[in-house]
Amino acid sequence: MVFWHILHEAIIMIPTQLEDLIHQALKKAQKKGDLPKFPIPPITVTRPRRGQGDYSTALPLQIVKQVNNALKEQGGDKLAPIQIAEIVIKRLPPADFLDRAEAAKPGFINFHLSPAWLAQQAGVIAQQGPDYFKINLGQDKKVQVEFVSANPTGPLHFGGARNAAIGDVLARLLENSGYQVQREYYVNDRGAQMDTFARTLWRRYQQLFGLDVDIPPDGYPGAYMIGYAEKIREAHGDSLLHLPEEEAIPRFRDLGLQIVLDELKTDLALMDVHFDTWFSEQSLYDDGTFARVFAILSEQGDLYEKDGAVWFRASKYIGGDKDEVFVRSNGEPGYFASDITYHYHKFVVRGFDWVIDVWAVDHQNQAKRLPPALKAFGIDPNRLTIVLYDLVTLKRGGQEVKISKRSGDIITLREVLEEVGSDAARYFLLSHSNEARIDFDLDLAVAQSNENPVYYIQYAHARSASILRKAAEAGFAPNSAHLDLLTCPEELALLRKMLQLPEVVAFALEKLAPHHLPHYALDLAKTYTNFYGHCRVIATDPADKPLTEARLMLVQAAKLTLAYVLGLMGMTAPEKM
RNA sequence: GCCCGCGUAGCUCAGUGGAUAGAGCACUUGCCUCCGGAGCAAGGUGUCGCAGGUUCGAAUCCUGCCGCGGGUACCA
Repeated sequence: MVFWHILHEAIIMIPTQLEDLIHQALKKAQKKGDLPKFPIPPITVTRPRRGQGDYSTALPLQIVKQVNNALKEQGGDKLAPIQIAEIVIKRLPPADFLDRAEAAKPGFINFHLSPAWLAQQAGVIAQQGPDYFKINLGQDKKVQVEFVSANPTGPLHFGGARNAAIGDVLARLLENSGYQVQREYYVNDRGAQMDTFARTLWRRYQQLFGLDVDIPPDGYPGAYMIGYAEKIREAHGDSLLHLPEEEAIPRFRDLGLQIVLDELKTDLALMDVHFDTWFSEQSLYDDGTFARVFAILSEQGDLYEKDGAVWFRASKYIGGDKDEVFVRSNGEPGYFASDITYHYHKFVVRGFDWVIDVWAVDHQNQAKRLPPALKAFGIDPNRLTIVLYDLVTLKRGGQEVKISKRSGDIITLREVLEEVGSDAARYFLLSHSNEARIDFDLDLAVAQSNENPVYYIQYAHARSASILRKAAEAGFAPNSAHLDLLTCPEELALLRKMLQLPEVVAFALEKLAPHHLPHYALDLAKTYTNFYGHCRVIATDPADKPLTEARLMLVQAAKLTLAYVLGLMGMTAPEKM
């Protein structure tokens, strides 16, 4: 199994393998005296923009100075970058996937994949299925992705959808790259907000029975609160009506919380987002974690009193520019205290190797102050990555629609998903870089037209399914025996594009930037459709059976590739549309 | 004020220090006896916000400026 992983990785991550080949070539050239001795720098192989081979490196340009400095010391003649390129190519060990390497001015090395090898990959992909694309970057490391984590005081509004999409796709990327992933929703179930929520709910409940009471002035005016109260009435009738306030508030807090959490679960399930854990903030105080954190900081002299509050000496740690209130003067721990305690729990109690928090950009200040604070516990701040994304503006026909209205009502995730569908919503939310603001136009997202690439991609998948069905009826089946017949440019272009998927996954993961997936998917669909347009798959002449079978294998491989990338984005891959 | 992000084609957006900066949409022109036309082929657009700097090489890195958004609480 271990061997298989190594072998497998070698097959798919071609740039990595090329980098290794170049490294070998450099060492050999040095040994043979073609090049002087100098420390070999990290080598990067990239995909050139166009027409310059499948992969390329600018290494000769990068090392020319070092090479010539070393030559000068030896009294040798200077080398031009392109000469270095030629030396490296001469010493390059052979590889089955490589057709040739060429030097290009002013000093690039361009690599061309072997067409015969490419054609065979159709069979390998079709046979291995999704495993073909799985890369083992994580080596079973335990990583937590914490996302959404909206306050449990009402339905999830549409702004949360972007968080859900980003977090979920990061989790999917990690899962498919050899990490052990836990998806967590942090439930802010304590503090003043929760109290206000409970008091509002209680009043709404009383109102249902005709009591003349108002919701608190700072309460939650949204109509959904009445819906929650009705649910409580259904379950408990009037039995809670005359509880004394000090009993009613905690009771309604618990009942309301349960209703909201159930609602969040069902709403998030509409976009196929599911959490492994719903972590209670209150539990940090109930199980003694907070007390422990307080004691540790206290012992270290990281806490001090000022103006009746307890402050955390953040300035003591590199990156912490000013001290933070830890326990407020009213005796309540502040948000920062909870946050530190929560992350202490993640790293020290639960032992995650890596934690990714997905936060909206309006939390940027916390994102800055939290990592340095981890050092107080000896936790390497690099084990925490906070992914910040910009906000979503909802529009309809170019006009902005407020997600949160003055009335307290909101545009919910559920409403939008019911209108545009999960696939279209996900695609659109994912297709922008995290740092970009999004204008989400409902009319545009819902339009089943050329303006919406979602359907184009899914259509490519459905069309593959259709071809395979139709071929089966005609008595054809995919077959690897004659893959060498796959030689036309459109076929090879499709194979090249499919081969790129693991590289895209690795890149998206490295940058924690899911938006590369939709762009790749569109590209793949386009390449596939181009193949479809140029290469008739199901032959009309029985003599063409071998080519038909080979192309069916390619179609099957393309279908798997499309399904895999759609799956990474949490989108469906329909057999029919 | 200070901190963070953004500014790329008419519009929406990609772009990893490399070669002639790319997609989709929109627009024009062809193509439906054809495996699914939600399609295909061809056509042309750019002071990469502005000005410097680093580099053999900058949309990309650095500095300053302009514009937009966000942050700068004993709120979360």
